[in-house]
Amino acid sequence: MSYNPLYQRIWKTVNAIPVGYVSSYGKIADFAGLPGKARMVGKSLGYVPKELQVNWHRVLRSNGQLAFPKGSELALKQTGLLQEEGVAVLNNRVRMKEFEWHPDLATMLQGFEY
DNA sequence: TCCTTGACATTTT
DNA sequence: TAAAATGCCAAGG
Repeated sequence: MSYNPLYQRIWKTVNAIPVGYVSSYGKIADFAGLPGKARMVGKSLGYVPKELQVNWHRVLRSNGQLAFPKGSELALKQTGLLQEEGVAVLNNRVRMKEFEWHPDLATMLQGFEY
């Protein structure tokens, strides 16, 4: 079931992250109305149709670390994209204290009401 | 059922 | 002390 309304909601929530900010899988899951389903978010990002544009590179782990191994090319790509957007990435790690996305209520409601 | 992926806790620097 | 790295556990496809 790759074409699931839940997935679309997750992708929508991910795309709601503004440039220059990042969020965690857990937060995305929460914002998407799927508390505790962070793994589903990670899986869904892997099932995103290539024709859709999803800001997967703005989604990190709860502790700010990238979800890919440091040597992975995806990780390097993600790092590059984030840095281009103004997010400092050091050792596959992002300062959540500085770059964590603080969504407003309206944004969250958009995800819930989708 | 097994594999992949994220969170949380603990330990190290 | 605080921040970062590693390991273990749980959930979903």
